[in-house]
Amino acid sequence: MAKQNALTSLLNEGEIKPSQRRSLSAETADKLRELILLEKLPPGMHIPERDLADVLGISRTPMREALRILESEGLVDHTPTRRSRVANPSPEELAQSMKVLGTLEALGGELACTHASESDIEAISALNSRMHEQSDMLSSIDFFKTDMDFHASIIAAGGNAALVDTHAKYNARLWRARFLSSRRKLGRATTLQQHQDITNAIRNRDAGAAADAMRAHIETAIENLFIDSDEQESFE
Amino acid sequence: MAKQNALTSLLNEGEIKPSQRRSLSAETADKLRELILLEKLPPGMHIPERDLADVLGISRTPMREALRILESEGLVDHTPTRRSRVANPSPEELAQSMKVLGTLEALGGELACTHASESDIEAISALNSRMHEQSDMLSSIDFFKTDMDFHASIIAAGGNAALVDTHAKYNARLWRARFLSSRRKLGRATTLQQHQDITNAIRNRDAGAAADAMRAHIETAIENLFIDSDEQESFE
DNA sequence: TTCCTGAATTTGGTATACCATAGTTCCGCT
DNA sequence: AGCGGAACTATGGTATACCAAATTCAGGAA
Repeated sequence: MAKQNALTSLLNEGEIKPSQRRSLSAETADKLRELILLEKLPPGMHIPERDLADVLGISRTPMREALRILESEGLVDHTPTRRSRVANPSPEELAQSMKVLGTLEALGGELACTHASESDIEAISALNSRMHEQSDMLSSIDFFKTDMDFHASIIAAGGNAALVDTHAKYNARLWRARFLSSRRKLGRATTLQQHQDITNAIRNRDAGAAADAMRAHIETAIENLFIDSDEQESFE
Repeated sequence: MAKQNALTSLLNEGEIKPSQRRSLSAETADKLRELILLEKLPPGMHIPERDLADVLGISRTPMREALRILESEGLVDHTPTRRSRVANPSPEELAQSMKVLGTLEALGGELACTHASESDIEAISALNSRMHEQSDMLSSIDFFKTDMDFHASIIAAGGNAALVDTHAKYNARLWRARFLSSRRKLGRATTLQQHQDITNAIRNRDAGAAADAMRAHIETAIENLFIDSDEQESFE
């Protein structure tokens, strides 16, 4: 197929770095993830791999692999008869995942205290400061992204590859729910205070305090989750 | 709505078998997992998917999917150029995964205290008793399997699907290392005592104690891991 | 109309073919 | 003999074809 040639050369032209070549599957997983988070693919929707592959101009093989990736992240699940669909977790299920995420983050905070370099801590602190200073200016999405970066940088500072990996998966799974929760600005002051507590604990390298602060922070997020789900109307 | 009647009765009739049809990919993943754990596929070995698929008499497609599954479990990884190989984690990496596992199990113990049914607790208790009574009789592998069942039943009793899932993956990843550690019988008495502590805490539904006991248990396992890795010789 | 039945269609699972790049071998030049 | 590079091979990524199970749909009997 001539299309393949064109695509390949396009990729080669666009990317100066051949060593960084990404596969169509990964590319597609990214696209699908975005489509799901933006609700272009709404929760519960069936995903016929053939059709969706056609729409994206790829074959079923990479589409299947992409679906596998999203499935491992919990963004896609399948019926008993294997038909894929966009995950539509109940608030209870989300809370369960959040519970695990909270545990993972508590460990991350703990590890960060013993393992983080000074510059790691500076980076964490900088993200914390940014959120405080720009709380009023940043759009929902930017505020939220900074929030996510803050958490991720703490986990990364722990230096535990397995934790980083698993944390990233839970983050992907919960991204949308947390974003919806965040945009309502419920207790943004509380959020900022908790971030400050976390930052302080890590600065002091007080592992116990950091773990507790992380846990408490996610616990609050779980509560907000349920508050939101009651009044799910006022949508953009 | 009334239309459902016929469908329901059909389902009830066919209920004999909940459609246990497994895919070749899953089947293959199981086979590979066993081959890896038995070291028929030794750590670090390259896995050319074509060749291995031929050996097993299947095509590359399900083989690739199986490799993806094992990769998500951490039993397989790949070189920068995408060649699959059997994972060969360093003791440090194993310890990192164990650290996460310990955190997950601590959460599991906690959840079990609040969520387990009485019969869940009986099942856990029974496995604990079995290990105590048959400690001297059971072969390494049987003792170990009971050990794994004990842990899994606690996690399951927590009723958190996400936790069960993630725990299972970490278990798969660490199965071999833990088995090697277990077979050396280092501090089997300690193991049994810790299991007893865990069981007691859950019986008393003391969440904090259960979490601590689980964490301590895995902490011990991490230590044994390092002891083992020093004298890795007496094999098979 | 309601419900069953079976044909037509959809859909996921598997096999196979082809391509591009990574990895190897080996030859010719210095 | 040592080195560089040109063929050659191995290997993973992608596309396509085919099949069996699942789902849908239409027609007919009660």
